[in-house]
Amino acid sequence: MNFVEELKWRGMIHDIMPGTGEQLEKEMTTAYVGIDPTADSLHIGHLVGVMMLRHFQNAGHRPLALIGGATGMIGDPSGKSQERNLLDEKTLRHNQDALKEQLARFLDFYSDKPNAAKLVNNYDWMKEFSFLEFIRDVGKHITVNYMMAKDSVKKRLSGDSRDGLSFTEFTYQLVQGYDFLKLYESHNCKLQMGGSDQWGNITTGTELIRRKTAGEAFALTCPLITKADGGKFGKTESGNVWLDPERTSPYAFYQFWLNTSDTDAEKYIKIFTLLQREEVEALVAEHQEAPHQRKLQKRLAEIVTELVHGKEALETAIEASQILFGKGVTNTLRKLDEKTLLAVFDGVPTFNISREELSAGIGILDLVAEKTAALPSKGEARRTIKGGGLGLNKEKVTADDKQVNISDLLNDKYLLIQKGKKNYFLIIAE
RNA sequence: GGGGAGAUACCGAAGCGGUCAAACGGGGCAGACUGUAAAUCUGUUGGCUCAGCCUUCGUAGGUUCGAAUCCUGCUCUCCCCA
Repeated sequence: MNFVEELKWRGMIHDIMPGTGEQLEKEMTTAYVGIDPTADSLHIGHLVGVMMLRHFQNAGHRPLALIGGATGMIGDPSGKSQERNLLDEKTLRHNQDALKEQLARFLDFYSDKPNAAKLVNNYDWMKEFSFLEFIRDVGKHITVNYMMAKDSVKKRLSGDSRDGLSFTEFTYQLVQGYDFLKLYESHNCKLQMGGSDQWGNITTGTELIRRKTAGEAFALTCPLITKADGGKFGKTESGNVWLDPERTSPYAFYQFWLNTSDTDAEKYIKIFTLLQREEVEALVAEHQEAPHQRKLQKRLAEIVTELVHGKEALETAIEASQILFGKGVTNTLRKLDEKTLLAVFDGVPTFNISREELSAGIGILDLVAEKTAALPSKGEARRTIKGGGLGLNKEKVTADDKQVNISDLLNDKYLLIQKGKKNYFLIIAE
């Protein structure tokens, strides 16, 4: 199966420029995807583009990851993005290095194969580019009429939009188009890929290449990832889902995928895993047979978590999930050694309490509302207990005058507070 | 500049002298059910030393035994006229 067919059945093609498939059949081709270096970690929204590159490399072609050090400072008018912050160069380089490390989990950067991936940063060629040079060498090849015809621009010019379009934003497509031209010239890069919102920007690039060099370049976009319920993909109550384990623990990462809805899981497993068509179809069939087992979600979560965080972290995440959501696990919990316990509850909010205070015994209300921020007030705590919503070490708390002391400690050091089904708090006695 | 209406808890919105920590709806949180889902049903939704007490109805004063409710000043919002 060739690259285009591969993406097609995975539902990853929104738009593709005529001739793209032929170009890829003809020779080993180089393609790039742009990534904003606004943070020192990717989040799962980036993953679609990264997966496109992965499939691209699998198909024997050469992927480029373009860090948008320059473009990221401007802000794409098609996005809802407001003013971007200027990154200083030190931060930019730091982010770039961190991103490369994460990308290396998906792409082969370091082998000596001819299609090894490469990372480039448009800041490197934009920083010395003077305004005068830019408008002379780039601007004159593209008409304003052409630029105005883009949806991203049109939308902002139409009467009802709240703020005008700044000149800088207007220029964005030219700057991005120039990236493509630059990579075309320096790396023989003939294809740019991205989300469907990037189509207009990408075609400005192919147009620029055509007019300036008479060369031919191509575009391929994938649909915006959506959720069946209309929510934004990749967000949880606590914000973005990051690849960096410091920002999003492997457990939370695993849980994110596990909690996808049935319809989304079917879509996501095609996009975010490399499973072959037959495997996916078999899984989907199995899932429809017994939806409550959530085989799809589990497989999806396993594969992506392992890919991003490694086998060991995946196993801990699964173990943690079983402990947190399994039944009758008070004993299991008591038997856990400290290391496993801490790994399981990595990322759970923690609070400290002194041993002296605890050895004197402390009321559950004080513990939960005063010593920790698990619940905002004692009244709230009282109500939660009355409603059966509070757990201590996976045991339901039934009396609001319950005393907690040293003997309740797990591993002689920890207390596990549970509010509702999914909210845990770890108290450390020291 | 003139006239009118209004400001209530997370949001919307009742209340118009005591029985008001304030109806009702939404949202939030929790429980049951379930697949760590959806839908549904139930409870709860100011604080505390919790059968009681304390602070809240734009803001500052006043009337009254007693005010979210009446009076006055102030701030803000909306509408109409110029």
